[in-house]
Amino acid sequence: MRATIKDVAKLAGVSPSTVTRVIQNSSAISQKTKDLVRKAMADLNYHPNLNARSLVSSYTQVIGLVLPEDSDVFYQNPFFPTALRGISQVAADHNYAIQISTGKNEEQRLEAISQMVYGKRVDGLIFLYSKPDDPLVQLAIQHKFPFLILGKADSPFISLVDNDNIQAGFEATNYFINKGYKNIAFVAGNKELVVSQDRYSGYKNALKSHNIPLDENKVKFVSGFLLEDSSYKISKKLLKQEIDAIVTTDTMVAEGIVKYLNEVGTKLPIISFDSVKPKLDIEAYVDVHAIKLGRVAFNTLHQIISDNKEDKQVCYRRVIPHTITEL
Amino acid sequence: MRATIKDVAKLAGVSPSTVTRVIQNSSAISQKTKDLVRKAMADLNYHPNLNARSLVSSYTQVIGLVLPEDSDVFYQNPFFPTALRGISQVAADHNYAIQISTGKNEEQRLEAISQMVYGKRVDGLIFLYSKPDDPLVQLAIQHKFPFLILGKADSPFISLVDNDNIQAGFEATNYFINKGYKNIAFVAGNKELVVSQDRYSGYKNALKSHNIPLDENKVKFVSGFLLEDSSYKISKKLLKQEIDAIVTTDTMVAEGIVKYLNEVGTKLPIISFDSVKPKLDIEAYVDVHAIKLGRVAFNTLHQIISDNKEDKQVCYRRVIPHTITEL
DNA sequence: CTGAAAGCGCTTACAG
DNA sequence: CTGAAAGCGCTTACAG
Repeated sequence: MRATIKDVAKLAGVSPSTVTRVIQNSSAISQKTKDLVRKAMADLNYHPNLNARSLVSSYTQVIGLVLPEDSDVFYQNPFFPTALRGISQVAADHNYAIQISTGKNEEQRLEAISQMVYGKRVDGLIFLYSKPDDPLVQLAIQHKFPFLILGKADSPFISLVDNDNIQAGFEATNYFINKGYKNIAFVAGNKELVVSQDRYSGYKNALKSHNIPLDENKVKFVSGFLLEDSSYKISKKLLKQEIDAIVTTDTMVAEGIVKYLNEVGTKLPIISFDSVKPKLDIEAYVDVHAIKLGRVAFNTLHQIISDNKEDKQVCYRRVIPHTITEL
Repeated sequence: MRATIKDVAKLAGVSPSTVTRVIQNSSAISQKTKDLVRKAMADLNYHPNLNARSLVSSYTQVIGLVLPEDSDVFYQNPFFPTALRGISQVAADHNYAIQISTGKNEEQRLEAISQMVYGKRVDGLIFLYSKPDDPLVQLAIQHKFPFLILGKADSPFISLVDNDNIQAGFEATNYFINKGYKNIAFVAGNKELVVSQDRYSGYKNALKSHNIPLDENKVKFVSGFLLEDSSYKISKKLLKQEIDAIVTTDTMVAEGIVKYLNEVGTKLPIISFDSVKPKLDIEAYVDVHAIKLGRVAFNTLHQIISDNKEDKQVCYRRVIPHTITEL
């Protein structure tokens, strides 16, 4: 049988409450007692039952990661594993575990989050996506449950960690303008996503600031399960125009275009956004620093959890700088 | 305050034990009582405290995923997110949550797993990697804790779910032999990995069965943090020989070779192994069906957990078929 | 500096 | 078909 706190107490000749205090490294306990208890714990290979602890102390040392609906787009994008890696690195340092949401459809996902929140299985949530009026976010808000969004939020009172995508779109476009290109196309992913819109705003700002007129025929938004295929398809139409360079918001989008260009035997300077160095023959990419996003996300959530204990309601908004890397 | 089982009991006019039985949908309870209790639960928005439940019933409805040491290679390979997706799909159907191990080094990782196992936070573990004499696997074995390896295991008494990599290497090589190629090179990742060895065995078998002599100069193993770079580097040496086609064990390995070939302006038929359609201009790939691997892994672990409750010790070994897809 | 008591929110025999 | 009692393994005031 596994040793319990009582066994440790008995072996050390103290009370269970004293053992708890030793585990908490309470300053009220004498060094002598601490040594005694620690020896007993080691001898018995004692490990506390975390369910019992969570039941009474109502903290879990676990955070929940909320993923979007099961889809190729999300799982094949290196953003997810890279951000996870960042979160996981810092979580480990703080002795936190990570639980991830499961669920194929919204119903299952809501159920999974409910269990985490109501079931007291996690201390806080990080949403790895953002969509307007998400019922899962609503749940967290209603219950004043600590959470944060890795990305954009609709309400200004939601904590988040994100890149400055407007600025990034601006710089990506300037990268080409400064090289003397004038006919710069812009191809983004799903138009509904705030991230596409923001990068598009940056693109427009850049043109404006250099007095280059916006030509909407050079702007495309693609969507669908396989972004490569969608962007491949629009390439033909797009490239009927005179184009010197292309700003894309995503390596998957860039992929489709490159594929088309290769087939027709042309080459054009392309810049894309990514979390890892793209395995694609393009000119440059905007590194969104997903590891850093993940690390800061954990630290911020950790802060929110502490604040929440003290009934403080602070809204954090952290911007992670991007960098443009030439390939 | 959140409603507890007592609140539900009071509102429904029954005892807490009856509420428990209704939740368990026990056949001993009358339909009338069930309806009554369910109404009370709904009215109070009751959700059980899972820590309390786990404390007394000693099951958690959570499984743990054990990741290897934090490294680019693992997180950038689409195998991880794809297998996770499979696991998560089935887990959701069974109302299981997923906890993933954190930790940058072996010490932290061992600590994280200890907390899962000793702390009673999960019912079983899936290892998403396999390495000889892994101390984390040892821990699970010693405590007779339900677990399984997604990949190869050293001991014959460990349950696992895997592809038949020898057969896959055999077929990949035959794919080229059947096209009439004789000078077929083989480039694998880390030589220490069982998966590299197995696919190599398959390669040798295929040559042998067609009476093609094995030329060890045409066989390379690469390793390092960035497999693309390593394989890129060995390409020059490899291609000094007469080579008709190349079998690689990994898209990352294939990438480096393709990069070299592009630079020198050559093209060669290449086959690789992957979990998703490679975004690379190669001839074909062996799809290891990582989603299926994940799905079967969860189901098998689920079975092991049940067996364990009944003190059954069964060792499962499931093979997931691969397929060769031309691009 | 330490201990005895109460309790967290459930479930599990036991009893009827 | 249902309830009262005991207990899972901790921690938290309270008391000294």
